[in-house]
Amino acid sequence: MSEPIRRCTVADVAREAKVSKAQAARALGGYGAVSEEVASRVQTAARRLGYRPNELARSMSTGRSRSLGVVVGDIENPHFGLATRGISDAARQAGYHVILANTDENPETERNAVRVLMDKRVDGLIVAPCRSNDNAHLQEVINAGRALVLFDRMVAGLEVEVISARFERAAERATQRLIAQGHHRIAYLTSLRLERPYERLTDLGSSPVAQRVAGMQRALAQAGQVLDPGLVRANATNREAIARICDELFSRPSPPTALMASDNLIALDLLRELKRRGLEIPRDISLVMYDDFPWTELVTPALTVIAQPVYAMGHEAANRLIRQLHGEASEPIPNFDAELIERGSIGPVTCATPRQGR
Amino acid sequence: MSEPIRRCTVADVAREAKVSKAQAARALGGYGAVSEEVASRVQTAARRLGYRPNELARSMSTGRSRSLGVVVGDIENPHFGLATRGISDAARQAGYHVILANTDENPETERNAVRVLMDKRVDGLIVAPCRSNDNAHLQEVINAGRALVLFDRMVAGLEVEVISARFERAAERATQRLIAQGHHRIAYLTSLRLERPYERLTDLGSSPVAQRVAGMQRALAQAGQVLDPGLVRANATNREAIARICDELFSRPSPPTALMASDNLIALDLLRELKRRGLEIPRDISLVMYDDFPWTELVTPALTVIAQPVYAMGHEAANRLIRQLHGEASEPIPNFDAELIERGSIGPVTCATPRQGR
DNA sequence: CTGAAAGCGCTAACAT
DNA sequence: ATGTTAGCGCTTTCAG
Repeated sequence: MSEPIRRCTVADVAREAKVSKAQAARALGGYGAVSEEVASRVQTAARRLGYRPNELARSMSTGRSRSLGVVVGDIENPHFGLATRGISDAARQAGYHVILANTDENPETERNAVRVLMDKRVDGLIVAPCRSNDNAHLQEVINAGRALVLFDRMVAGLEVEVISARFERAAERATQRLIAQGHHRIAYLTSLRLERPYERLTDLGSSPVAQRVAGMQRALAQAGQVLDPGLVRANATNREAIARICDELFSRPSPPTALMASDNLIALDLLRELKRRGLEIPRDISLVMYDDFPWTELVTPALTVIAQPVYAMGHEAANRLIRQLHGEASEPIPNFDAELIERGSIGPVTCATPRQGR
Repeated sequence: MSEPIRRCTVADVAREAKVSKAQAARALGGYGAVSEEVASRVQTAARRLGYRPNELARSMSTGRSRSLGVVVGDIENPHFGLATRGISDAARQAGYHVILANTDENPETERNAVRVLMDKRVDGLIVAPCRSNDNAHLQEVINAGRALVLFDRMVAGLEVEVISARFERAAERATQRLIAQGHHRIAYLTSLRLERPYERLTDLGSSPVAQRVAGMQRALAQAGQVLDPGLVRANATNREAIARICDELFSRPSPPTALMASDNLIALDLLRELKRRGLEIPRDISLVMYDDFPWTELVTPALTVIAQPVYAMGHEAANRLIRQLHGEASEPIPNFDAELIERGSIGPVTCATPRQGR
C-alpha cells in the first residue's frame, strides 16, 4: 500500500559512504577519477542501500537514453519477429534497449509512433516504413539530428542507410525456373499499397518490390516474353483482398499458371484460397513465396521460397545504428542477397488451364 | 553536421507567447488552470516553434514514464509475437509504450532485463518468466511498488496476477481422443527446464505444464490407465535435445504411439525428426501440438492442436497492468480456456510398433 | 488565472 | 582526487 517508496539516490549513497555527491556519482557511474579507497566505500554503501541508478535522470543530463526505437508494421508477422530478434540481440550486446512500436501498416500510426519515440528521446530509430513516399516524419528525425536506419523498404528523397535484401537476382532465377517448366503467365502479389493498378516498373519506385518485379521481367525478357502488367497485383493486405485478387486473376481469359507471394502472410492466404478452389500445387498451379520459415518445409508440397537473412539484417541494422551513434565510420552495407531455395511447389505447366472453381 | 541541435523547450514557447514558463507548461501539458486566451497563444507559439515535449523530463518530474516493460523468452517465437502484439495494441490505446526485452530463456538475462527496465523507470512490467522458482528479481519489482503481471507462467511465492490459459480440460479431451483411438503410451514434450527426470506431478509445481500433465493423467485414469512418468520429457529446448529425447523414447521396449508437443517450436522439430525416421503421421504415430498458427492447417496432415487465445491474453495482460497503474479495481481474470481443435494428426494406433528408423 | 521558485536524480564544469 | 555548483526540461507547490 505504501505508494511511491522513495528509492535511494546518489545523495543517499554519498552520505552513507561519507563522500560528496559528485564523487559517489563518479564511482557509481564509472566515469571520473576516483581513488580505490573511495570507490570501494561507495560500492559497499550502494550495495548496502540497494542503490539502483535512475536511468531517466541519467539520460536527462547526458542527453542520451541508450535506447533504440523500432517501428515495424506488425510484430506478429514472423518476418518482423525475426528482425526484431536480430535487432534486440545486437542492441542488448551494445547496452541498448529497444522500444517497440507497431504501426499496423498504418501511415498515421507510423507518423505518430516516430514522433512519440523522438519525444521519448530514443538515441536512434529503426523504421520499416509502410509507405515509400511519405517521408516528412522521417525527415524530421534526421533534422533533429537523431540517427535513423530504414529496414526492408527505402523512402523516396531520404538520404539514410537502408538495410534490405537484394532480390533481383533471386527473383530472376525463380522466374527462370518457372519458365523452364513452361510457365509464362506468372502473377506476383504484394501487400504494397498502390492507388492505381500496376502499369510499369517505375510505379514501384526503387522499392524491393521493384527489384522483384524487375527480376521477373528480366527472366521473361530472356525468354522473349513480356510481363503482363495485369499480373502484378498490389494491395494484397488481407484475406479478403487476396481472395478478390484471386477472383480477378482466375477469371481472366488466360489465368496465371504460377503465383509469387511477396511475403509469408500472402502465401498462407493464397494456400488457403487455392485449396478452396480445388487447385493443387504443383499440379494445377505453381507457387513461390518470399521469406523462409520452418513450416515451409513441412507443408505438402514443401514450398519453393526466396529466402532472405532476416535475423542478420536486423542485427546489422541495429549495429549500424549504434555505430552511427558512436560516430564511428560505417563500412559499406554488406550485401544481403536473397536466395532461391527450391523445394516442391514449382511444377510443369499443365495443358488444362485451371478454371475458376466456385 | 550540426551536433546537438537544441530543441525548443517550454521556456522558448513561453517567451514566444509572452507568458510565464509555468503557464506555458500548463497549457502544453493540459493540466492546471489556463485561460482560453493564454492557451491559444501558447498553442500558436508552440506550433510556430515546432515544440515537442521532452518526455524524459516529464517522466523525471512526474515519476511516471508511460511505458511498460515486456520481458519474453523469445520474440521470434510466434507465440510471443502474437502476445506482444496484443500487449502493444492495448498499451498504445492507453497511451503507453512498450519496451521489449528478450531473455533467450536465460534466467540471468531475465534478471538483468528486469533490473534495467526498473532502472528505466517503466511504470509496470509484464514478464513471461523462464523459471518458476526464481522469484527474487520479481519480488524486488513488487517491493519497489511497481506493477507486475506475469504471462504464461506463474512463479512460486509471488502474489501477482498471472495471465495464462487453462489447459487441464483441453489436455484431458485431447488425451481422451487419443485413448479412443487406442493410444495409451502418450509422450509429452516440454521446454520446461527440469533438473531431474520427471517423476510425479508435484515436480511441476503449479505451472501450466502441470495442468497439461494433470489433464492427461485424468483422462488416462478414466480409462483405467496410468501415466508412465518416463513419457513426460522436459528440457526439449532445441533441436538436438529433441532428437535425443526421440532417440530415448523410440528405443524403449514399448515406445509411445502418440506425441504431445508443448509448443510450436517443439512440434516443428518433432515433425522434422519423425520425417527423418520415416514415421508417418497419423499412420505410424499421432501428434498433438499446443498453440495454433495458420500453417498448422496447411501441413499434411493438418495438425490437431490445443489452441489458446494468445492475442487476447496479451491484450488482457496489458490492460490489467494499466488498470493497476491507475489504481482501478480489477475484475476477476477472465478464463482463457484452451481449446482442442481436431484436425488430422490423430489416427488409430497400429499393431506394428514403430521401431527406431535412423 | 498567473508567476516565481523549488526540485526530480543525475552529470558536468569548475574549482580546489 | 575531491568537492561545489549548475544545470537538463519538465511539473509542482506556493503566493499573489
